[in-house]
Amino acid sequence: MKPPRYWLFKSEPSVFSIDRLAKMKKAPWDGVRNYQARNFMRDEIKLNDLVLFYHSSVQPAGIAGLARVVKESYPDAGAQDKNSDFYDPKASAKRPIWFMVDVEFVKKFSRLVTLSELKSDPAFKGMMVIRKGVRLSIQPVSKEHFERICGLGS
DNA sequence: GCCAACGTTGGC
DNA sequence: GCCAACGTTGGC
Repeated sequence: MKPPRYWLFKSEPSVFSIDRLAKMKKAPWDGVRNYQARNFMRDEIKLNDLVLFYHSSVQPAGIAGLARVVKESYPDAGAQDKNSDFYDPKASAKRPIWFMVDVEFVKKFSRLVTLSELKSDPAFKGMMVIRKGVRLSIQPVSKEHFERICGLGS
């Protein structure tokens, strides 16, 4: 088996939070409607990959905990459901367009590792999430950055 | 709530 | 296939 890879998934906690995932234990990561993020989900994200759960659009923003991929990509049903917030009229069973993976709760950090912390620590230089203008909701993370964040969060 | 920076759409 | 207009993201 290939070693697990590392990712950062963004979510607005008012929509979906680490606490919600902790209660649910496992959940589909649905609603991704950006092609670059979709490609990561569909092609790159593999079983047992580890995910930094990032809370965006809150004060302070930051990484709240960890999740693990427990199911590789499959079509995002919401895209084909007129009643879904994520409905896309161009998607169909034949051509689903959008994909999602399932993640399970691993842990909530004992404290939020904030965005400003990441920005002020030279060890995180070059990390996508702190780069200006990068708003991709699914990002690859290096092993080094992943491990350092885990250290800061526990 | 503002707005910069980005992604997508659609007319041509 | 260009690019202006529009919509969205997300930190502040």
